[in-house]
Amino acid sequence: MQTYISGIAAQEGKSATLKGWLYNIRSGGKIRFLLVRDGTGIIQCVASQADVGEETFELIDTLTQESSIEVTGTVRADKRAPGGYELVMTKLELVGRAADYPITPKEHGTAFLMENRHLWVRSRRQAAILRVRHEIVRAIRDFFDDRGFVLFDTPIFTPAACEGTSTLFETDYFGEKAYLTQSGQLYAESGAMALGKVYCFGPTFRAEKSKTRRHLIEFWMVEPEVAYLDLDGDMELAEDFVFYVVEQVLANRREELDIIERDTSPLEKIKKPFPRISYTECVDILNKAGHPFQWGNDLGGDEETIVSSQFESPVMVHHFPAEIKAFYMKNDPQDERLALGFDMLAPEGKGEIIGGGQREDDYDMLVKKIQAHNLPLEAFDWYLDLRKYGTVPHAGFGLGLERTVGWICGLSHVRETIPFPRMLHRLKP
RNA sequence: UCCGGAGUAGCUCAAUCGGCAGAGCGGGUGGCUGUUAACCACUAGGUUGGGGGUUCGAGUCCCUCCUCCGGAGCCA
Repeated sequence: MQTYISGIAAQEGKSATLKGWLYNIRSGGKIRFLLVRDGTGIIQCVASQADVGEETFELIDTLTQESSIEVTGTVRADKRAPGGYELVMTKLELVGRAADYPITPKEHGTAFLMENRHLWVRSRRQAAILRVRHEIVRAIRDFFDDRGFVLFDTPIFTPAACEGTSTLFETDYFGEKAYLTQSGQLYAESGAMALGKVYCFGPTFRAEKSKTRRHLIEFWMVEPEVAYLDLDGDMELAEDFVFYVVEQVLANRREELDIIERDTSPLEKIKKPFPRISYTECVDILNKAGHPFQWGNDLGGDEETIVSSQFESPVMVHHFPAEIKAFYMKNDPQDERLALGFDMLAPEGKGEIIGGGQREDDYDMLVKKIQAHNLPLEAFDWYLDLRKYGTVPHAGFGLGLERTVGWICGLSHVRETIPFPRMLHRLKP
């Protein structure tokens, strides 16, 4: 029977068999200390020649880093062991010998580690980050599922741009041009008209030659869309949602945050309601902070950092100038220059994690906007149908998973937040 | 695409003014019964990113190309 290291404390004083890999080894004259990992944790296994016999003892000395092994022994609490428990070995079985594992227990550069990403994920820190990612994904699903949202999967292959601005990956679809999706939102809107409250959660693709710590070519986005919801309701949903995700990670992944050495106090300070400031107020804040900024420009990375650093909770900036926002966003009936959209900026200068808002629900207005953005009307005939057959006010938003993981884990770069990041000039492994 | 930085042993990095290419880790061999990225001794390991040029002599200076890193724009 196999025991997992995560549950080793319950086996104290008893016999256990661990199946894993050799993380590191240290030796004394007739004693060996094997650090064994099994994916759930790391434990020190102690072998003395007297306990395991000469043959096994010699086998231990031939083991290389990351060789796969099965070890049997007695679990014992010992202060000298990292983690507080160790396995006093009686038996060892070599499953697969590893040859010259490239990632040594020493410092490496990120370029080298990215080349070896398929092996880097075995390291303690990377594994912890990926566990937090999983927790965030679970919290996202639970949040929407518990509130009666229906998962509405949207297509990866699309016939045209969702937003004219970004560059798309073009593929050959049996002789026809098709593009990899950059958002499931337009399709999710159709879902909201059918099922009321929906969300889509999948990969999206942006062929922009972005080369910063916040960008990936392929990233995951969750996009809820709700019928009969306005901008205020949308922001409330986003606030409840992000708060829940942070709460769940703090409740369930303390150990991993500890391994990553994340200072959790900024996360613990987050409370509802999140600050809401209009774009126009935002311009004032920037100018008062000594950062000249003109009304009408879009917020860049520096601006986001200045604004978000004024608050402990994520801040929602709303009512942007309509000109700098996408065609599908509804204009403010009080002031046509403004769009009923919002961005949520994460604290600690981590930038935009959510973009969303109320959608244009008037048929004629939408036609005008599509034309104004120089987009082909015929590609959006089905989207316009949603306004033709029982249109309603509706809203939604998109949350970038990797940026959220990066913020919650306190990472400076999104490349460590996904098992195999696709970046400019990196398609392998 | 633009701006800046970097390519030297498997990895992380040194190499003075242009003058014999080195260290730590990792590998190998040996030693040590409580190690904590263990330690000690010995040992193997190089087309200095590619190409061209200057020079008696180039890792070092010049030209060019390639790769990677950081940032900008764009965005979640």
